[in-house]
Amino acid sequence: MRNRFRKNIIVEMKNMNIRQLAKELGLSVSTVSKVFNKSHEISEETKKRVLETAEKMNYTPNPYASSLRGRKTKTIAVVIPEVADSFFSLAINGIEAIAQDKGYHVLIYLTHESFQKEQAILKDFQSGRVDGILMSVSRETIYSDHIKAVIAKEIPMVFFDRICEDVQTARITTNDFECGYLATKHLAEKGCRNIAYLSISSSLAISNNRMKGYKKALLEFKIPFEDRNIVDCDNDYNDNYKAIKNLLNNNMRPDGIIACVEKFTTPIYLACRDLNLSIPRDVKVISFSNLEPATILNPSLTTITQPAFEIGKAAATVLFKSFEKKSFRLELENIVLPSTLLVRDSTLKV
Amino acid sequence: MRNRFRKNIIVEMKNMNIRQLAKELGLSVSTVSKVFNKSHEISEETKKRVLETAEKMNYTPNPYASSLRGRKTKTIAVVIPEVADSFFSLAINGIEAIAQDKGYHVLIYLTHESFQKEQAILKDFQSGRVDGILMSVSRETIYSDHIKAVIAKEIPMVFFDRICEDVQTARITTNDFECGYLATKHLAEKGCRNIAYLSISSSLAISNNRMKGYKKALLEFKIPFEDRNIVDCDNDYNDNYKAIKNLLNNNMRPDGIIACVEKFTTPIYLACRDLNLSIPRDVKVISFSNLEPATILNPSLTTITQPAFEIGKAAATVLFKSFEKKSFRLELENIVLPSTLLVRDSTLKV
DNA sequence: CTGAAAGCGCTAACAA
DNA sequence: TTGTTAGCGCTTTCAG
Repeated sequence: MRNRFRKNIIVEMKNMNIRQLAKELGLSVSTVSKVFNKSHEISEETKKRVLETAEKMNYTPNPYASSLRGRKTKTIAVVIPEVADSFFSLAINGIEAIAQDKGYHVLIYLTHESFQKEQAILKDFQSGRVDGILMSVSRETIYSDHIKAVIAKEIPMVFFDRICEDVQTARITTNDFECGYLATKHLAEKGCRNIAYLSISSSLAISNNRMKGYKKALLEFKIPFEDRNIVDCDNDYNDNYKAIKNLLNNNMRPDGIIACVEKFTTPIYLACRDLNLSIPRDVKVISFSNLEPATILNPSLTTITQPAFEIGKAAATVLFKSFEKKSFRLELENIVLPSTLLVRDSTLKV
Repeated sequence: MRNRFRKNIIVEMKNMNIRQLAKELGLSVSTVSKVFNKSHEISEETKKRVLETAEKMNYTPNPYASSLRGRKTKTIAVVIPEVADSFFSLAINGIEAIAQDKGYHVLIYLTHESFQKEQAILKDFQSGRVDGILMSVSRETIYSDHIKAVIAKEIPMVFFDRICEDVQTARITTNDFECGYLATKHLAEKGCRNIAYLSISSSLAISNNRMKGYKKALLEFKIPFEDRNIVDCDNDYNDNYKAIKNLLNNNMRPDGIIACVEKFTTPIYLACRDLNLSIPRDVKVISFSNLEPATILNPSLTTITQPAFEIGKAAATVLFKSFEKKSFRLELENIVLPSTLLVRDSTLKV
């Protein structure tokens, strides 16, 4: 205890804390604290003096110490299946824009479409690490106990894009059903009569809603629904490539393909190339995608493009609203931002 | 104080803490704490009992309280210019893989290429929010005081891809000089004699090193260096498009283009289309890029592809090593992971 | 307007 | 093997 003072001097630039700063200023700890919390009970003069000295001594309040007392971490979590996907990376942009503006910090967690990882990640949130959660569930997520447990702890949560249907909380999505319908209708109008749908998961609402729209359009155009035309893809690039090649290397092969997510685009194009099938002459292709280079593909790709950035922003905005008003009812928030059909050459009528 | 007990019972499932759990178990807090810290001085039986009750009562230790005592946050920061770029999103994958494995949490910060934002973000790290930092500097970063301040506080930092030359700390990069050389040589061998280089910043080592390689190859092939062939792009899509169009809409127009980063690809292709220039006949194109669909572009794109995932992994690995060994000398780490030239149709000799 | 002191949830000496 | 206790750095009544 005797040489504590010396030690503090030696490392003062490194381990400054509020007590040291207060001592330096000849003020009490609470006065200094109030300055940093913008309290109105401190004189302008003192405020200025404190801030200047803090700057000089390179002092920044320890956020974890304040969160311990104040019970708010100023941190949110974003849980997504994948980051190397333009939908999710654009959504992160939107989230980060809002978070930075509000002075919040963003923890990122990737499930890689694994339910088990998702569980482990959510489990940790029980600890009070974050004030809220933005989440897009994995393709494997069927049970929701891990999500409900987090909500039971009253940690606000907002789903974006991929929701979990049996959890009642805010949902920011796009008009999946309608887009599935529009995509299919578009292909039908271009002359397709044998349309395949590449699903990312049979349990994901996003994928199923798009498929329901697909079925509705089939009905409308009196195109019979065929089981062989629904391909449940998985999470491995090579498996998907093979499944697609299989679908196309067949005398019943489709004359139109709808890809439910962007990552199927490359394997579709490559499979067509390898099988000597021409897009759009032999097969027309449309993909849900936010890929910027869609327009310079060979041929350019018709897409259903989601407002990814806006979805991220909306999700974050709703979450922050729930922080501001304790009475805010997250489960009543259900925002649907429409996607856009961008017609390009991959669905050209030939 | 009188009704505190009652209150605790009511919300016990929500605000469990170690004290409550200890009371429930008839044990002391320290015993419980030791169980969670895998101390060997606790009997198997007690351990089991504690863990089971914790599970039942939904207790998870508050990480910020432990970090306050233990002075480690189990959190790292990743500071990057942009996430909607396949190099950075793949690097994040690599970082996250290591972090998840080590039980660390990843805070993400985007500078959007703004020096000012970068400063503000780093300033916050003075607070002890993170145990370490992985960083790729913005295109605007010339001064490094904000970075040095963080290092002065002894917060370990590792640069990946975009380093800051006057800061001595670990660097994980790719062989930029060599790749600039290889790209240029490749174009020259395909017959180009008027090669443009699209730079992302005149102050970034990454961009300058690639350019130095470019110059070396020019010299080797006796191609005169022309100022008009260096285009300093900026951060706005439309500006870049215009600059590229300008470069090409000119009787001195280049017969080869090297794009220093992936995001120039789309504007190059579109400018060529708009000017009725054929790739590769009129202009050959090569881009530093990790874009998966490079292979299905029209024409397919020749790329210098960086080991993005491995760079992320290596950066995180080095950072964690410095956590484990206090004596670890970060400034001696200088890992160079080589990129690959992938020849495709955009540089075909015609 | 400023200060004293209790305590946020946890860990780590040190005692028992 | 388990328990007591003093903080980690900060905020927040409450008193002055």
